Amino acid sequence: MSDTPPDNLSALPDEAVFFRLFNEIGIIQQLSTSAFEKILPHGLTQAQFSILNHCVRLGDDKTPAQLAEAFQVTRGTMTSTLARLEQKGFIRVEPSKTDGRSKRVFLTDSGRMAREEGLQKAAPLLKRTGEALGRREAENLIGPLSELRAWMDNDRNEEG
Amino acid sequence: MSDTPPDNLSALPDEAVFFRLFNEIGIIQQLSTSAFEKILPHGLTQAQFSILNHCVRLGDDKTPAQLAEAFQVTRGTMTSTLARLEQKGFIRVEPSKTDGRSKRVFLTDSGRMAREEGLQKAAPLLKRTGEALGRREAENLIGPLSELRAWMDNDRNEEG
DNA sequence: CTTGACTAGTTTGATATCATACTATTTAAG
DNA sequence: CTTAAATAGTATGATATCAAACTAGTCAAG
Repeated sequence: MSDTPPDNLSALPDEAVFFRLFNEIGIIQQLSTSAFEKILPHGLTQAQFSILNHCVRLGDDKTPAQLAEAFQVTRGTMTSTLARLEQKGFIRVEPSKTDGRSKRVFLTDSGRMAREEGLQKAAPLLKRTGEALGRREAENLIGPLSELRAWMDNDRNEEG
Repeated sequence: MSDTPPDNLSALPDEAVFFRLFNEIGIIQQLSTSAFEKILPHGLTQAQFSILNHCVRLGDDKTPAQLAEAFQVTRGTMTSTLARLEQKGFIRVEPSKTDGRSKRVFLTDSGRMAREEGLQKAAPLLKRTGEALGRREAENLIGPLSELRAWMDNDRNEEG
């Protein structure tokens, strides 16, 4: 969601500046999702790939609720995306042995390979982006964005 | 879409840094959309409100294709969102008088009021965010983000 | 025990989004 | 003129997302 808005920041009232900030963020998100999904293999969506990636990096044997928490989506959303990953054979979902309500998510070999493949396909895009934006610049952005994210997450829970 | 990833930026390879950047952006977008839609009146979504806002700021009497371009969504997406706005009585969509293929989008009085109301409802959220992040910080983010957005937009068209 | 509150996961219905395929109109090339 | 290419808008089917309602299991308080 963007708007290509006018460009005299200092002149704008506070609300407009933050509106603008969220606009930029919105469209970057849109463009990045779109760019990734064009190159990801096996018709993987960004949501699906992110789950595979998460499980490789931080370990599998997680509950759907834990994954939903990690990605800050509802459990319903996670149910849906996990079903698609399972259908593609990239994860197994088993009932928990210790809690009758709960399930456990495991990567399959196929899932690990798909993630590896996805990383390789994504590399050129990330490389191009890196050359355009610059690593320093990226690092400078991550700090404040991370703070903003944390604040918003907190604000959501307070105001909810 | 986030991941709450580890936190030693300097140690990470380039790909991981950009991955992380897109992760942060993704989740902020998710949180901001969610926060806005909780407070917007008349069940307006962010997409719908953004269109009203755009038409107030930059004028109505636009074609759906122009709006799709401005927001960088497909014409199909715009068709759908305009239909919902029209159903709510916030816009009128009329056939163009000079081009038989084309249509024109106009704000209704009701639409202008809904936008005004939305702005007022959103103000406290933007104010809180402003106090948390700081206007200076926001301005510092907008520059690089805007460049990144422009680059990605261009890259998409080249690689398409 | 039994009951009530909490937690895990699913389902449903809505919206936004994309890609793709389609219709209708306009425009440019011969 | 006629025809081919480009453009505007729509339709369809998929996915992600949310909120809200629902089922089923767990756990703590009596």
